[in-house]
Amino acid sequence: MIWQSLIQAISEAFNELYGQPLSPELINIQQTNAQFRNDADITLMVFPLVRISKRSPEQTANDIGNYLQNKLDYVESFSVVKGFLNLRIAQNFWITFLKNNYTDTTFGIKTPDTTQAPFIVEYSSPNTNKPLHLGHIRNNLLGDSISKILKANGQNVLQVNLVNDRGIHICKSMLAWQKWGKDETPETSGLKGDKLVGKYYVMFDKKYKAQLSRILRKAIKIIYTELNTDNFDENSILKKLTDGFPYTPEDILLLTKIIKEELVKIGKQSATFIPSIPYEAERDFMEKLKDKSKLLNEAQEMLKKWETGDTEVKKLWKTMNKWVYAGFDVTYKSLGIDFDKTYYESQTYLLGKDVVKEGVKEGVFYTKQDGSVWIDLSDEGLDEKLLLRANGTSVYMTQDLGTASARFNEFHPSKMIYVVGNEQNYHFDVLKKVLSKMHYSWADNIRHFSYGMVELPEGKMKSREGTVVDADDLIAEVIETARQTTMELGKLESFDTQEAQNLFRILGLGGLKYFILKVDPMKNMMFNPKESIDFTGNTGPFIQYTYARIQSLLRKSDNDVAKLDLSGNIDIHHEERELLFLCSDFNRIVKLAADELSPAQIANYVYELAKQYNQFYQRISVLKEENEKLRDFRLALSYFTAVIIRNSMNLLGIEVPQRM
RNA sequence: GGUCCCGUAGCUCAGUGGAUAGAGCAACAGCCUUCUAAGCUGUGGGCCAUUGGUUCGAAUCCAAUCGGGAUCACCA
Repeated sequence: MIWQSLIQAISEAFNELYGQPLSPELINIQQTNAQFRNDADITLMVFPLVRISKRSPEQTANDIGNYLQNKLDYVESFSVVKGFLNLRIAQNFWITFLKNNYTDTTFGIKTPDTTQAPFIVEYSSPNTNKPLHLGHIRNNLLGDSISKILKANGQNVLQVNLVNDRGIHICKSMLAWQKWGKDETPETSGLKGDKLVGKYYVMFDKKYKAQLSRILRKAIKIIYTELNTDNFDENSILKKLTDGFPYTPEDILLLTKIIKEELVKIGKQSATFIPSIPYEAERDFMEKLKDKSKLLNEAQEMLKKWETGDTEVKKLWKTMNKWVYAGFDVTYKSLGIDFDKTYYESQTYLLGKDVVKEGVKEGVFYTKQDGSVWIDLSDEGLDEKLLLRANGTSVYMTQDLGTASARFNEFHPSKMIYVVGNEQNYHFDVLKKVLSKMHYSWADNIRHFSYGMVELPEGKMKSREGTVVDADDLIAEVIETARQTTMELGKLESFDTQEAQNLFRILGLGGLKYFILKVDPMKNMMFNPKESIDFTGNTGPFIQYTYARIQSLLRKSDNDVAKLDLSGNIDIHHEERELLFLCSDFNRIVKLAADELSPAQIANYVYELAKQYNQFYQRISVLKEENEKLRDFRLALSYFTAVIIRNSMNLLGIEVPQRM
């Protein structure tokens, strides 16, 4: 609020002093650097203005400084250092600011205007074949937090989830369960539903890989045996491998070459030995066998049956998905995440076909001879992209075109924000280009909120290598860490069991959420499960601690916070002035976080605020102050700081404890 | 190879045209008979990947180079 008023005054100053209007973009004001902060609060950069004032930087700064000091009662004094005009704001301004705002418990938070067109924020978007993991946690926290930030800016927000409940992956789980599940259920196994289904997905993958590996090793063995015969020639290998093996002659010759190279490396071996080949080559040759896998064929058969509505398959599908949803609900609940609406791909996956048909009719798309539909985006710097398979079934893009169109028709949103990892940047580029080529006016309203990957010390998370950090495990772990740390500090005397349990949950989750949200969403981040959840320094619990500390202070004072006396003249300390400056900046930060879709802005701000409060708390006593006006002022300042800490943390989806 | 993102202290990260580049962790040294020490204070630690350009001014903008990652499927 002080910013706007200053910008306007500076603009007026220019008009009056130099007879020149000044466009607001040229006015660059910011908080004064720490080294000059004892004498000033706000600094105006005059360098960009000298071209218009036609005076030296020093002269211009002095002119404007004088003008502002005379004109604005809250500009107490000014000083000029080189081309910087440093303004000192009257302490009465700060006291009045506190007086006017400290009882506003929703300070900085607007109420959503539900009459206006909504922002749709889609996030989470899990597959139903696997439990949620650390990557989903970042997604969920970002989606939840930006929804809250947008709401705090008055936006009408609709939070939606799009569950991928159909496709080959869930059929793999279903097939494995049918074959080897022995009617196991969450109840009989004691496993959480999503974990149970995930178990069978992994089992499928193992058996499938083993099957392919067996075929490949058989081929390798035959080649190896041939290589060991005295009069080996390539034709005899080809003859032996043409029947019953899916490899082309080129493949076989390549494989023979690779084996020869390996044999040169390791030397001659016994006759029963079967050589192994490099990992990449093994993967490639197994990939070529894909069509020969009975298991995969069966899974594909199952998918076809699903699509034709086979009752038995549908029944199993419903049962297993139900288990998964029950599992997801537990995870969402413990994370504190929810949605206004959940879409299921099984209900939306056909929607895109009409959009594609329309595009074909309008000549934006074209049909190839085999019947598949494509769009050519080479003039946009992208490739040709498939929109509908030759057999008429949808691909991912088809579905996204359909759901986007359906959502637009249902809600007429002013924006559709997709919280999806940056690995899908290309997909969303294509989606937007396709829609704009079809002249949908709302194509520009689509925003891919692209965020970076979560990396582990060992590298990327890979389910194949078992390096995935499970969401439930992680949540349990951070709560347990919170319990241990709290016990070690011996702070639980006055807590009953349930209160203590709730505190551990608040602290553990606060630590986890803050750790993830404080990082710029766009960047990849490093997550070390053992070291990441700290309780000191720039962490969630540190900020929570500051809040609890203030609550303790307020409990001990006998004053009614609504009736503090903030009239009259008092002298305030440097620490108090700094704190008030930060408080007054909260509105700007909330808006900035929404403009940039960045919870990290809130996180970094609230950390600064908590740190500043602790400096104040450490140096200046509140309850022991004998001057009642000073005491009231400090109580009000403490109370107000706590409100802003709570409001900030809530924007991150983090709770704050009354005691800790 | 094309496109996109990233490179800042030993580690994890802020800062994205403005003054002498900041935090936390880790290390070391202090501060609890005093409102919660999960805190506060101090010390050390940097060719902001490299080179060139734009600018009164560049970690920040542009170009190239070097490193790291993602993506370019009739997968989702």
